[in-house]
Amino acid sequence: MSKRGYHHGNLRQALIDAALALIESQGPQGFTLSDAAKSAGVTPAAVYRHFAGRDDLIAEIARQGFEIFADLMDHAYAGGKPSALAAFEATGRAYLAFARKFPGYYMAMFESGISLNANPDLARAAERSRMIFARSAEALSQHIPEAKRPPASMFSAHIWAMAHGVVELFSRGAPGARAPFPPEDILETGIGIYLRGLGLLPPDA
Amino acid sequence: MSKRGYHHGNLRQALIDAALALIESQGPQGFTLSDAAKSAGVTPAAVYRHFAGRDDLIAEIARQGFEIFADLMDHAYAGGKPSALAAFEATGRAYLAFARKFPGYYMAMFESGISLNANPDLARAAERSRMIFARSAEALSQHIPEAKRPPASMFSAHIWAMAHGVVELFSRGAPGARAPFPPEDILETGIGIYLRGLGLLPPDA
DNA sequence: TGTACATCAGTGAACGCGCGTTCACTGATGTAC
DNA sequence: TGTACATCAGTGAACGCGCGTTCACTGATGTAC
Repeated sequence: MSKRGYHHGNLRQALIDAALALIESQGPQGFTLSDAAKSAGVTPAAVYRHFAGRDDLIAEIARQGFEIFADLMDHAYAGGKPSALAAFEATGRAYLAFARKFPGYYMAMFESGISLNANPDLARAAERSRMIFARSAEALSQHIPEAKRPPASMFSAHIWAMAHGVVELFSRGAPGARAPFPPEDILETGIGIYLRGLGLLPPDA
Repeated sequence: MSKRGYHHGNLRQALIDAALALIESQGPQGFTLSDAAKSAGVTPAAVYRHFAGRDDLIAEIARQGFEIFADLMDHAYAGGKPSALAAFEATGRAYLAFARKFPGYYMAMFESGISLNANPDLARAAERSRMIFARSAEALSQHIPEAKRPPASMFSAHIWAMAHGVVELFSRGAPGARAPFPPEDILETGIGIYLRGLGLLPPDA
């Protein structure tokens, strides 16, 4: 991030990092191109050497976010070891860990109002995250007696929804501000109860 | 809404309605005071006869939203009849129905970035919604064997999170855009599985 | 019933601001000879 | 090793725009006598 005089060296990533910090502290709407440029030690016009404009910068941030997100969940999933159940729960925890550790990315991805089809790279990265999450749900759903097995996509939709809801409502300044419990606990117990409802956890856990 | 010449008649509510329509179509960020004024057939300055400013207008919209939201859930709850379970499920459905029917209100309440403590009236209305939701969860949780009963606030946090997550992810243009199922179904089955996990529904339903 | 007057909702012009974006430019870098 | 030159990342000034907000005002309304 050290300036090397006239030429910056790695302005592209420096702008992304600056924007990320701004989004974290001001929300995705409070973020401005000019601020990001200034905080990277550069003129607003310089941004246009690296991005088509404001939206393109946000899209690139979201794309990076989805890549990290996918990597994190993939790593947590660990190929389904030691069991589909453990791997699934780890994936869920990874979801929340990501939202916590990288709030700027999370906001760019889910709260910036950007279209996930803004550009093909972003769409691809988002799709990859979705696939990794779905795969984890699918592997687990194999353990449900076929008769009472919901479609895997329904299954993953439930968990994604609960995870996202927990982040939005209890990991932020929003309604549940004075959250009754740590978000991690809310999500963990919520998923636990849900899995019990599917017969994937013993009823008396 | 008909103009009566110089004096509008009920500009205050007309502004709210106009803002609501704008928020619905452009999102809570795309909404501007000037547009709302124009679409109510009035000069931007006129807004200041009725609201302290832009944020105050949004706060009032959110407040009205929470009142309607609370009323709707309260009505669906119907005093816990015919059973705590049925009443609870009705409350959950009312949540989604509200988000669907009044997207402008929902956005003002949960996506505008406004603080729920912006003013006391808003805080009170939001708190009322929370209470009604919590009460419904609490009544139901009485039916859970005490040993495996989670705190009622945890319980309602789970359901609120899932409902909110479903709205944000599957009722909008966001990630799950091409939602695999109608949001209503996702929420309904999700809550069903969750309640089964609590032993509130028979395991083979 | 008619007139005088206080009230106050809305006007219209103006403001300062900061935004995203453009443009012709300049100075640093690295490569060819 | 030194010089000439092409490349291109960043500058700085300017733009048009629309925003939220303010201000002195005006014209409609309703009430007192």
